[in-house]
Parts: sequence; C-alpha cells; structure tokens
Amino acid sequence: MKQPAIPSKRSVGRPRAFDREQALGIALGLFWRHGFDGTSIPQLTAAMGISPPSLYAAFGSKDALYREAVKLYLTRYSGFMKSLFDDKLSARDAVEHALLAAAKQFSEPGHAPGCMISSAELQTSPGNQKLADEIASFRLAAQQVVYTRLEAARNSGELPRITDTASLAAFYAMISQGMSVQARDGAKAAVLKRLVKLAMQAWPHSN
Amino acid sequence: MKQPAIPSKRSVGRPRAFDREQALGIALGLFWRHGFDGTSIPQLTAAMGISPPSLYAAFGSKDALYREAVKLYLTRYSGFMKSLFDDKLSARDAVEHALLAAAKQFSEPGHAPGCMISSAELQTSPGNQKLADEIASFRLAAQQVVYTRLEAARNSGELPRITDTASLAAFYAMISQGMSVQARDGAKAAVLKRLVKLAMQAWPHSN
DNA sequence: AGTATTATGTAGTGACCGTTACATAATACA
DNA sequence: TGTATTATGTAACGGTCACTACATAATACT
Repeated sequence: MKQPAIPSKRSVGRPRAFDREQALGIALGLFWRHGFDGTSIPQLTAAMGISPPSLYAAFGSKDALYREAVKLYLTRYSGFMKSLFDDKLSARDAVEHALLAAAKQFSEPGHAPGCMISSAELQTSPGNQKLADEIASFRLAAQQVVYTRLEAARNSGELPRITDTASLAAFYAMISQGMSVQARDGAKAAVLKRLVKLAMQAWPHSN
Repeated sequence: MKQPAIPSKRSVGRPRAFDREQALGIALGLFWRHGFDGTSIPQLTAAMGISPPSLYAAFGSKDALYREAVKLYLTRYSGFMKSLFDDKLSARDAVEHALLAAAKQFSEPGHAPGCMISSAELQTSPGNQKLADEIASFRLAAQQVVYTRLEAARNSGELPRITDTASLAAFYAMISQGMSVQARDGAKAAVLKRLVKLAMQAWPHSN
C-alpha cells in the first residue's frame, strides 16, 4: 500500500492513503471547469483515484468539498488582485495591474479559462440558491476591495472629489467578469489585455 | 376539456389541450433563471400544467425544448441590439443605445435578471459540451454584429482608419456580458446605465 | 499481544433524473 | 358509424445521482 505523502496531524488510526491537498486540487480543477452541478462524485473519485467513502471521510459532502475548493481557488488564484493592496502604486496603476494580471491568468493554460467565481452559479437550480448566494457574496467582496481602494484615492486627492467611486468600482468589477466570459469563449491574453487598455480610458481625468 | 387556444395546422387527431407557445414561454422563464441542468422535467411540466408525455409530444426532448426556448429568447429579448442595425444613428450612438437598452432589459422585473445567453453554460458537464458550444456561438454572433457595424464606420471615415475594430467589438461585447453578471447580482437599471456611460469613454477620439 | 481509532474496498441504498409503454380520449375524414 | 390519427393520463422504465452500511485493513498506544 501507498504511504501518505503528507502525514496527518492525528496519529491515531489508519493513515490516509492519498494526498488530501492534491485531491482537493483535482476537485478544484473539475469544479472550475464544470461547476458544482456539472461535476459528479464519480467524476471526482475517478480523477482523484479514490473511492467514494474515502472522499466522504476526507471532505464530508459534495457541498463541503466544493466550498473547500472555492477557498483553495481564492488562496491560489486570486493573486491577480494583490496590486490593489499595494500602496506604492497609484490607484490607477493598482487597478490596471490587477486587470492585466487577471487577463493573463484567465487565459492561462493548465486550468479552466476565466474566473471560477465570476462563472459560477449564475444560473442554478432552486436547491442551490444558498450556494449561489455565497458565490455572489464573493463577487461583491472583490468589488468592495476595489471600492475601498478607490475611496482611499478619492480621500487622498488622487481622484477628484466628485468621483462616483461606487460606480467606478462596479465598472472594473464588471470588466473582470466580462473578461472571464471572453476567456471562456477562447480569448487569449493579448486580446484581453487590449480590452483592459480600453477599460482604463474610463478612469477619471485629473483636471 | 379545454379547447386549444391556438388551433394546430394539422387538423387530424386529438387536438392539443394546452397553448404550445405559452408553455414554451414558461420553459423560457425557467431555463433563463435556472439554466439547462438546473431545470428539471418535473419542474417544467408542473409550471406548464401538463404531463411529461404532453411535453415530449409537443417538443421532442429536453434538449429540443431548450433550443426552442433560446430561439424564443432571441426573438423576444434580443431587441436591445436593434439600434446596431439603424443607419440613421452614428456608430457611437448605435452602440450606446444598444448598451443602454441592455441595461434596462437586464434589470427588468418579470423575468430572470441578466442576459440568458451571457449567463448560460459557462460551466457545464462534459455531456453538455455541444450545447455549451452552441450557446458560445450565439455570444460570438452578437459580437460579430458589433464588429460589422464598427468596421462599416471605419470604412466610412466615422472611425479613425487605425481603429482596432475587432478589439473594440470584443470590448463592448464584454461590457454586455459583464453587465449581465452585475444584473444577476442585483444591480438596478440606473447603476447599469452609469456603467454604460463609463464604457463609452473607450470610444476612439475623433482627432 | 491487545485495544482503540481511523481509512479503505465492496457493494449497495433510496431518490430523482429524462424518457416512454400502454390504454384511452378526442378529433377529421370516409 | 367506422377508421385513422394524434393527445392525454397513469404508471412506470433504466440510469445516474449523492451518499453510506459493513466488514476489513492499517496505524498508535498500552
């Protein structure tokens, strides 16, 4: 039998025969591409190389596994937003860098195209409404990050006092969401970056 | 028993006891909100007030019903793009009017928020890949309509010769797709219209 | 060695899915 | 009135879903 690649903290009992983190990464890949409803337990167990009881022992339920996958997505793949927290950049550069990083990542090979959060649960069965609302709250949280940065820029005089920062934050959130659809439909990084350049023309003029 | 509201062309056999067009409208509403996978036959038959055999006799299969619903969506709800074919408008006004009309319609009460096509099949099970590709082709077709209008404007001198019309068309298609996500997350018409105003700042300068 | 604890493999569970068989009802036409 | 044709209602079909009961295997601790 295989040895556990990562020893569990709990030393009692038979050790897990697969790498939990790696299995979660596989689940992330499937959920990203096919969504919650579009990914079945047999698909997941086959891709992970484990049996259903092992999956349930490790993750609890399909819902819980999906939520963990989303969490992993946010830690692994939301780095394109990090420039928004960089105070050495102007607000404009921070937003532009974030969008350019998104353009690159949404079209990267090796994983599903687009943003997992932007594409998820836009249409869903009534039974998944709660999950859909949770995903929507992540989208709103990202928009809130932009808003906070813009509002700071407005208060520091970097943006005109009259700037409608809420609308501007919604605008750049919308750009990211739209880029995600374009990526899903095959747009490459170079194309997406041109879209970002166009979007930056909406930035308020200094005068 | 009820009389058929719309007499069928075929006069032979027992007449249909429900209004086929109305039932299709109900299916459209459900598919728009819940997507293909998220809408079940029992849901459909319950909302239509008919039994499964009646649905299958009238529409053939769930796939065929969905395709008919998409077709009905395009005839009923794609009117927001009609200004793109209006030669009395400048290209810029045509695009702006189309986006403002989209802003209004995506947030209209009485149906699901957003654009049915932009939200559909972004993540889907492997078995629905063909359907997902068909929906994607509708998105690309809409973008092509914008491109054609922009290219005509470039040839007529309304847009600078050096204008990257392909990127500009992708940009405004992306705006519509992003607005659809914003609408799904609760953005009202007034908010979406402000996003359109910002998006129009990407329009090429005359000089 | 014996016990407690946790994971695995086999083989299923009940529920729901899309779809249909079958008998019957309602119409047009001869 | 009889026949052909199409729709309806009842009741299911096989398949897949998320999930699990159960026996067994592998570890730590005493």
